[in-house]
Amino acid sequence: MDDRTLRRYELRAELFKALAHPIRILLLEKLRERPWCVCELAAEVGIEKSVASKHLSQLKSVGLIADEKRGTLVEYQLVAPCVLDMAACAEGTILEQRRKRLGIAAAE
Amino acid sequence: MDDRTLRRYELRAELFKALAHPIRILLLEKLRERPWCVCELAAEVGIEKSVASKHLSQLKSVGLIADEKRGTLVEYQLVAPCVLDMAACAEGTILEQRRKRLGIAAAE
DNA sequence: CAATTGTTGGGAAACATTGCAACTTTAGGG
DNA sequence: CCCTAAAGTTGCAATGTTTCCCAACAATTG
Repeated sequence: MDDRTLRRYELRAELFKALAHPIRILLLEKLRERPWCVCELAAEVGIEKSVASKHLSQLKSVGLIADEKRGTLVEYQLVAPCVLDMAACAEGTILEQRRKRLGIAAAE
Repeated sequence: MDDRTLRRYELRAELFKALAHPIRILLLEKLRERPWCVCELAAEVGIEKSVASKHLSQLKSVGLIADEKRGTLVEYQLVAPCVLDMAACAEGTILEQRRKRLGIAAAE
């Protein structure tokens, strides 16, 4: 196993880690509609703004969203909408597998 | 936020969590080639077989792989190859964003 | 200056990862 | 049949990481 390959898998894992929390997926879905500032998102999702800020910072650190300061606000916007298709695909995959397993279990 | 939507996001997050470790991505890549048993994979990746077993169990629990007993061996096989395209897409996304940010940084 | 918006840090609780040891199951030799 | 070896899984303890809340801080507006 060469180091370059390992590094690539670490990179992929980092992005999946950023997506591995329901709140972060919800935040991304909101950002698909339009840009939002932190306090709007925190209120919408029902969490502390410090928590929202940290989740958004994680998403930003892997390059999925970008921020822009406007006075005292920080507006976040979606940069890589393709990941949301990935998220929908993830749901499809997991549901399909679940159905298959149930089907097999029923058939046995 | 209705509960059903939240549940869907939790489901997606679960699948991403299963993908959020470089060793698990590597295991999936190996399983794309052909079915492998646990001890082969452990040797190939260079980890304890108990660790390999646990990682594989996680991947199985979200329905990405399936197992089949053959004597004393347990052979794992890939069930949802589409997630590997997702993994490659993840890498593409993150690299593209990184390039963009570097480009902007250089231009400023 | 006061109010609003975000970010950052500490501490606690929950969760994830690893290595080791114990255990189960199967195959095969005597 | 009994014993041993090999393959996997599971439990435990140690360590590291995530997540949350709260409080403190920085920055901007009016």
